[in-house]
Amino acid sequence: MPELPEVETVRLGLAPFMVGNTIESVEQRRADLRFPLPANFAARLTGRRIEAMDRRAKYILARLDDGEVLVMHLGMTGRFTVDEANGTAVKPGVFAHPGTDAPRHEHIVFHLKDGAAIRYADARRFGYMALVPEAGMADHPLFKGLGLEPLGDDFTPEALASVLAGAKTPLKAALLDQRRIAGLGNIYVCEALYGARLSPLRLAGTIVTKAGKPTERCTRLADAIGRVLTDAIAAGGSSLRDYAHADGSLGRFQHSFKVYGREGKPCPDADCQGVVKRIVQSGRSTFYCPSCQR
DNA sequence: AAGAACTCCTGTTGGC
DNA sequence: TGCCAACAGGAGTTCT
Repeated sequence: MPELPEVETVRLGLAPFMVGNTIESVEQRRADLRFPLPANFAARLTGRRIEAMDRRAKYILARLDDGEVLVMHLGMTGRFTVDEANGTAVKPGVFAHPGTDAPRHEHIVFHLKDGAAIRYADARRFGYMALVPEAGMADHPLFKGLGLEPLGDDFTPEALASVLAGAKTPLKAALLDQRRIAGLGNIYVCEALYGARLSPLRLAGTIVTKAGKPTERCTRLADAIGRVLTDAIAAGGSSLRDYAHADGSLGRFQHSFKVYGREGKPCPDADCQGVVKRIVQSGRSTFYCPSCQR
């Protein structure tokens, strides 16, 4: 569900409530999400002050005062909501955890010292949380192989060229590969490729010179990636089915999609007579305009 | 060893 | 209306 712009929006929504606050207690309603939760999860968080909230790729990072980092990934359907009054914001009739009035898919609640509650719900449970020592975080398995941070200062056409050089996989698959560039997902890959007018089927290595330098296409792609992510964050991300901000409001960027979910619609480029097409690449839908994306 | 397929899980949607 | 297959903002694991 959430790609970089949605994760960043969630981070921005959570930070004012969490930074500087202390975790008073943790309700953990199951032992695992996608993976087992850390041993003694609740106990290790209790009493910890949150020093900062950061993001790396699609991970939200809560830096704790004991040198550990609470790492949170939303998977496809993970959702945080802030409950300022710490009441039970439960819709009637939707219960799951026996003996409680907790919503069916609400798995973890962080109760903060000032009375707010941070609630994590995740229907498909593809999300996960981990506790990682800040010192060795770069070498941790979750982060070691992560690729370029597309909004980082070091994300340049040259850097993009370096991670695409020699790749014989289609651009679509290469850009979804978090080991090359970390943070894009299905929507923003489609939108960035449209922005750069590059075909998702084009082999990734073909936009890099033999010397490993960026071609003009590669420069266009780097620009398009930065632009679409920045614009999407400014719009509060994209809300399709599950995603909402921490305060419950919705993103707006879905109204700006050029190709995603627009199969059969005319290409938005006034100079192009093409029609948006949907194909399947490595099991995922790809939307693009075959006439102007080459 | 790169690249594609399969897998986890639940909810929603669209076609017959 | 009802049933069921297809599909969904992800990504680790397993195959070829």
